[in-house]
Amino acid sequence: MFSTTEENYLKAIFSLESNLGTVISTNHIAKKLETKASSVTDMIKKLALKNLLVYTKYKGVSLSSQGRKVATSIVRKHRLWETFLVDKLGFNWDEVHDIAEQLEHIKSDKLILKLDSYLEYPQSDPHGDPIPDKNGLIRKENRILLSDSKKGGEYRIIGIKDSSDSFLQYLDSLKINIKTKIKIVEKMTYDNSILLEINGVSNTLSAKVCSNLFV
Amino acid sequence: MFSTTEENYLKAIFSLESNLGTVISTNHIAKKLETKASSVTDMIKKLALKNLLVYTKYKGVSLSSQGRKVATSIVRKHRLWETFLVDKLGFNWDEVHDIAEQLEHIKSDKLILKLDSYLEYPQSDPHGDPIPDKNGLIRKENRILLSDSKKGGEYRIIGIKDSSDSFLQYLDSLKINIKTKIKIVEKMTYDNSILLEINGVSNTLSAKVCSNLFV
DNA sequence: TATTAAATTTAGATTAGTCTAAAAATATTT
DNA sequence: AAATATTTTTAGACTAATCTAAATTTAATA
Repeated sequence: MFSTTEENYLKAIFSLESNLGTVISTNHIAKKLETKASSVTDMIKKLALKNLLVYTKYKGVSLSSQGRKVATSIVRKHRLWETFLVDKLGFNWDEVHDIAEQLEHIKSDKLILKLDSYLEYPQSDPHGDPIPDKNGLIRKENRILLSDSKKGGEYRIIGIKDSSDSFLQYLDSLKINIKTKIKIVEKMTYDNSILLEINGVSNTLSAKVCSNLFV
Repeated sequence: MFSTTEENYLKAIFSLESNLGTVISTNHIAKKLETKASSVTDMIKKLALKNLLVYTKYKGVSLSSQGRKVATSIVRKHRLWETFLVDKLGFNWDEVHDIAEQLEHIKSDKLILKLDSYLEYPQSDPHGDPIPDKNGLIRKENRILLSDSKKGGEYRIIGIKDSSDSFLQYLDSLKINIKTKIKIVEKMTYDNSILLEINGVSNTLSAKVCSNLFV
């Protein structure tokens, strides 16, 4: 059907569209995929020819509904596999990304159906990201950044914005996880750091950390 | 490390060596991999350069210990994944080959360690084939073909020689599985078919079937 | 608005893996 | 042992994906 490379381009463009909400430029894609702009031009021409995206020379691309369908199916597979790796095989949440990058390209619809059922139809992956359903529909999240939380409020961590290994490991060291309950004790206007209580223990999180956690 | 194609060549050569016990010719490999002899020549040159096999022009190849190590690790992965698909995801044994062909090339040592442990260190895959251990060691099987069984003997099916979908489906229809107990009632000298009892029910298996079942 | 800077595309080359057709080596048969 | 058949290798071409360097287009700035 589609090559691994094609799938990776579609996934990257989907992710960029979700984050930027605009037409996506050649350079955006090149940066995201750590490749050269000229390679991107070649590939988007090919994908446009297959009607997976709409491409206007010098103006960038946007996914067609077909392209979006392929992209979300890859995202779905990626997140289901991550869930499998953490929930069933006992991987830590900072170890699964690279393996899921490979597993997401395995071609078998039945496999994904069965995996989904085996995992009991999870709604989100180990980083709190929603898992698209069979039709590519992604549940709208009712979530805000921790940095936008209110003093005195009680929240639960439900998602991680920056899923880099180092950030995940840092969260581990703070004993912060998906589903961790927190209470906002004070919001420091000076440096936008937040004083909060985690499992009864007080702690201060920097502005940077707070803008990468969804509650 | 190695490309999927390289791994498939090594696996094919390993399988041929196991079955034939000889030096493997270019044509053997081409037939096995459904490719052209000229493609095989190119690839074996490349693998020889990497010291994965010993190649003498016009004379064929044999795996080096390094090459055998890679090959058995692929076989190990393939059989572990097949076990996972059948035991955990509930696939039928005739559905898993193609998916395992893809999964076997996923690169992560830790993944295989964890999968092995999750499956509780299985000794053989759903077709009764032994799963090589971490060091590539394959348990020697004490098995014979059903066609070499003795009249009156009681056996247990422990392996399938021809693992084609159609044969596996045929076995399903006969309710024959790995671990099925059978009793040899009569061996017909006329056509080498065997009259036997499966779960108390009498049945006749053709010579062809009997020479593709290990007991 | 003219000029410079940045982004994008094109042209041409490279690598991995494959193929066809021809050449060379080995095996088989008469 | 010579002739024929088969197997194997070589030579040259193709595709997918990538790259560099040059050309072109668009955007920014003086």
